[in-house]
Amino acid sequence: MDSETIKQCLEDSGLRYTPQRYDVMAFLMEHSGHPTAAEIFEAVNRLDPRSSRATTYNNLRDLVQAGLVREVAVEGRAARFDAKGMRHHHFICDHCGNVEDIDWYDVPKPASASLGKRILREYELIVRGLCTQCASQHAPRQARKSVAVG
Amino acid sequence: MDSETIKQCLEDSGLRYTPQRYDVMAFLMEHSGHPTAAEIFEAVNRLDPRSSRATTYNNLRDLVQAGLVREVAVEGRAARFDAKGMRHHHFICDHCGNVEDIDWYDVPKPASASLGKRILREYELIVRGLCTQCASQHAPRQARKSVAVG
DNA sequence: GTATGATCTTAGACTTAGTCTAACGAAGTT
DNA sequence: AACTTCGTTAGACTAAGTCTAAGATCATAC
Repeated sequence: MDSETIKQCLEDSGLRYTPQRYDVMAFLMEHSGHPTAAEIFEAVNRLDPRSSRATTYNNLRDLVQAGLVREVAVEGRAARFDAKGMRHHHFICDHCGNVEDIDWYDVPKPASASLGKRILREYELIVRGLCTQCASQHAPRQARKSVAVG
Repeated sequence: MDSETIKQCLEDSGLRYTPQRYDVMAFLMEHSGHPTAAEIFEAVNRLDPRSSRATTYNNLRDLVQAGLVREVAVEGRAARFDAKGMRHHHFICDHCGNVEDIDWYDVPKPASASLGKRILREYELIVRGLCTQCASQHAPRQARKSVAVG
């Protein structure tokens, strides 16, 4: 993904192109690991220390509002972000809180009767359990209390 | 739902019965509106001012761990809780952040190929859009910038 | 029935995540 | 060049939640 394309994306969404905004967007496109705002802020400033914390948060909000970025809330942890590339569902690890993509597949839409007068915008599946890493550490057989949630 | 049943639930899950814990659980069973921790704390103490903030949070965590209560994270807002009664999906309002139940219906499980070595515990649908209240205020035609997100 | 240890509760300090403010800077417009 | 709008900045602030150390309560053993 080249910088022209990103610039185009931003401008098509009515957002002025700025180096800080570009950096956030570029980082998200290159890192599909659902980083937190703090991680994005750090990473972006490590390469090019020109962005303040507030700007990172502002830009993330702008990008989410413009529909270029998705925010994923995780119970008891900081929100995570990803560039909206291919549509996908999300897997959240009970143990480490990491968010991973699950290949998209169609799920039936809620019946309009159960929606009532609500206006539907989108829906996605949230899958929970243990990620590959945590699953291998947590061999379920030997899970002892004192070890289980270290 | 009588107090004996709640007591039973707690003890079956290895949690000692205490008035504070009971209050939290009872409140959640009577209020299906997905309150936040702060709301639960306030409500419980309004009736019977015997519980501290820390205790409310501790008890919520215990109840979630015991599987009696579900925690729902919402982007940019406080977490919300509900007693795990009938299984259901969740609707989250983009505008006011309220969480509502959507009648349960089966959705196909992710293919084991796309799960890889992850261990699946549960999955649910998150539906987003505008709740009935906000939909009626937000008549899409007249949505002006200064009014839209008041 | 009282000593003991485990569990639970408390108030308030603390941490973390995120927002707000007021001043400054850069880009587009006339 | 002057104006206006939008974006950025540092740091103060807020909200949500956790931690700590001390005390209360319960279960069990004696």
